[in-house]
Amino acid sequence: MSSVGKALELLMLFNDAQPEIGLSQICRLTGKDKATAYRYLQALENSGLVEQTPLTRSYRLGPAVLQLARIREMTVPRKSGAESTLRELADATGETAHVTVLSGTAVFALTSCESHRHSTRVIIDVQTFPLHATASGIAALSFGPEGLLDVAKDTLTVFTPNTATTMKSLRAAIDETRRSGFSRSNGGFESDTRSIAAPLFDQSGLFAGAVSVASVATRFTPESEKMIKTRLAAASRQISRNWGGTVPDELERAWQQSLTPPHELEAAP
Amino acid sequence: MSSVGKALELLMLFNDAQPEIGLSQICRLTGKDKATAYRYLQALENSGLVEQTPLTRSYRLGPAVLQLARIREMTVPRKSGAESTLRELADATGETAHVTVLSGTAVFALTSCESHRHSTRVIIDVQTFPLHATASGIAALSFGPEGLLDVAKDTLTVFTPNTATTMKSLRAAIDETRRSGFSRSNGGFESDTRSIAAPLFDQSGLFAGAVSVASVATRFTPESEKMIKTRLAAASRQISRNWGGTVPDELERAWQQSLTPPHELEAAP
DNA sequence: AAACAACGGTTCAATATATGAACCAGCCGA
DNA sequence: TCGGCTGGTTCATATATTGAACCGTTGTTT
Repeated sequence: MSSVGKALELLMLFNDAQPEIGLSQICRLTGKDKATAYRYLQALENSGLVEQTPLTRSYRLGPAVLQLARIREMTVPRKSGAESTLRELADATGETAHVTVLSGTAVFALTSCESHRHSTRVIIDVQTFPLHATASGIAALSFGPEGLLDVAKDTLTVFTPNTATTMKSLRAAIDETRRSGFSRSNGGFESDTRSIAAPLFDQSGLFAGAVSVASVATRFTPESEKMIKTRLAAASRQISRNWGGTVPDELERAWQQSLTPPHELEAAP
Repeated sequence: MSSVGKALELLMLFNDAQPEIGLSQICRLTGKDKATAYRYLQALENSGLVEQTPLTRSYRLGPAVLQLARIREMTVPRKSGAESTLRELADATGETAHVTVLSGTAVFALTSCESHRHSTRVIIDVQTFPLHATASGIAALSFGPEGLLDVAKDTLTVFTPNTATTMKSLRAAIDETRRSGFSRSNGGFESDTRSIAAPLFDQSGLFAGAVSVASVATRFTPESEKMIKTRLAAASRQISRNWGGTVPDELERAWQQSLTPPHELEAAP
């Protein structure tokens, strides 16, 4: 890996649980040498991406990331284009809702929204969603660019006893997703969590991300599933429109079929 | 410069005017080799800091910057702690107000707010404020850490015919700022612009940034200057409090003196 | 108070890594 | 068809990165 890549790994160490990190701690987390980590941090600090707290001398993200975020938002106002819909989705379903975006071959968390209805909620605090183990990731594999499955093949990490790690089961999940229009993860990433996702499309007409609802497993019933899927389809249409895209007709048909109960199918001509 | 630093320079190329840049354009802007720039962009893309638009193959800031910004805001909610005050300041003065933060030896723009009162406004679209040529920069030199003047000495860029570029004039400006508690720039960075700034302090008790009002020169009168200074002092107190700091007593005294008209001084014992 | 450990930061020889000229392939307009 | 532009790739050269050992400081333990 290039030294640039290694330096950028340091940036990704900062998260909600650990927003300020000392030099030694950074060395421990990355396995890097102290001098190397120090030089990286110097470079990052020179560009304002990190800064040192004057008192503790530990490092935290710097003000430049705010600048960059503002420009990113101006360039691709996807986050703002998804937030209101996501709020409605979380309120309507009573669960935690996520929007992810595909960038290159990785699925990034864009924004999330928790419902206040239940005291138990699903809280997922990651920046990249594994392709093979999350509903959003499987949506990307099912509706995204071709080469994505090869990328997933190389990183079939086991997260829980339920994680599907064979290519056969993964292909089956993709087939089912393409058929029904919804992808799912039954505790394959976080135990006791059931997620359903629908794909999102942008102005290029291609898969751009996914919207998902993560439900606590004990609350998950056939009734809630159908309600969630209905809301997800609506949310997908709305966010895709905000992003300049539309839901493909074939996906609309897939949704319609999988949301129509069998007895109504028989009644139809 | 380290390769990490050079890679991060690429990041800073993206701005409002040019949010998407092609590989060749990046090479032109930086003078770097095509292969080098390409490898840097690959590294930046792998971490999600930039992404490629699928259609034009040009590069833009990626979704990871949003993640980082969220964590930064959570860690140091300075921007949010300054925004409401800045809005009031802009409304009260009828001018454009800025808040800058000192990170290392650079003064970064944190947020700004325009007034809608006049059709002509000062719009400053930079990410770093020069130490020697802006009111915010001179505030940093006057109230910030010791070594800052040495940094400024090395980069006395000329921006307008009014830019003060001698160390003598710069020292005079610093002395006057320490005496009055307000720094100023009379068109030294942008022509026809008069700026006044007051320092900000955070939980460390040290200088943390500045709040400034940029006025169109033709509107600038002794009356408006006094009003602006009064508002600036109030804004500085409020933002410093939001950041966990307080305005030092000696600065309060300096403000009080420079806001008291001479005839009242004579009347006092 | 002395000893100790952990911290951030610095140095310098060894070497792994970045570099860029040249090259390829695809696209567009003339 | 040509020429110029684009994004992307290769490989010998040489430069920038690396990490063990070091220093000074801080705060804790004996």
